[in-house]
Amino acid sequence: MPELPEVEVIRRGLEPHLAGRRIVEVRFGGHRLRKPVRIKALRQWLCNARIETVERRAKYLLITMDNRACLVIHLGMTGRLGLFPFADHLLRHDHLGWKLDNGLEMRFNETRRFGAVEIFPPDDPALPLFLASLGPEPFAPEFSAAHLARLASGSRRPVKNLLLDGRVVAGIGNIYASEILFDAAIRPERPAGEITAPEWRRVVEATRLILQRAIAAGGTTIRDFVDSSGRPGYFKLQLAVYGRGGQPCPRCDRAIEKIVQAGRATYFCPGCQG
DNA sequence: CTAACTCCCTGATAGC
DNA sequence: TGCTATCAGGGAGTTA
Repeated sequence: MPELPEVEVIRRGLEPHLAGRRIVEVRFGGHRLRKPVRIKALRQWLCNARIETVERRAKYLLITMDNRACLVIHLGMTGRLGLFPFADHLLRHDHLGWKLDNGLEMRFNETRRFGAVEIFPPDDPALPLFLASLGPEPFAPEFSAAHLARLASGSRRPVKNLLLDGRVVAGIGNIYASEILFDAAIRPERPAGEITAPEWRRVVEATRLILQRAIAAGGTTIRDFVDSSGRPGYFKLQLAVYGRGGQPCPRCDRAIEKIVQAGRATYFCPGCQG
């Protein structure tokens, strides 16, 4: 579900409520997520520590404590994070809760359990190692046409699959990959190695434009996504091609096509994306 | 090495 | 209505 814009919307919603607060208790429902939850370590490093920053890297939320421990949360496909009065009853698929010193509790709800919750102890060298393994942020200067051209050089891989590779660029998922290539007017099956420099420049511009607009609209809700206050995002109204197979292209009226690439749906306009 | 395939899990929806 | 098959926005591990 959540790609970069959705995680950023969640981050912005949580930050003012979390920064400066102390975690007083960590509740755990017992189900494993993508990996087993290390509840003992979570309690050890989070209980009685104060939250200093709430950041995002790729599709991960990074919550850093005053003891320099770092809580890392990934929302998977159906993950939700929100704040609730501690006394409110728990919902189905609420897996973890972090009770704060103001009576509210941040809760992680994840239907499909593809998400992850990890704790990095203070100064754990595994954290910078993990962060370094991720591709550049789309809004960082390192994400450039030259960067893309270098990683794509000699590759026969379809350009859409390249954009989905988190080592190439962070945070682009299946919805925005289709939207970005539509905006850049590039056919998704094109071999990445054959994309020209001007086309890569369009990809960089389109990536930033689409993600920026999506954040401003509160993210894209197809089915599950809600922000930290439980509200859906409205970027679905601005999607040009994703989920619109057979419907007319908003730019040229030709029927939008749906294909499958590496096991995932891709949408594009055969007219605009020559 | 690259890149596609498979699987983790639940729930919504389509089709019979 | 009720069953089964298919699909879903992520990512890691496996396979070719």
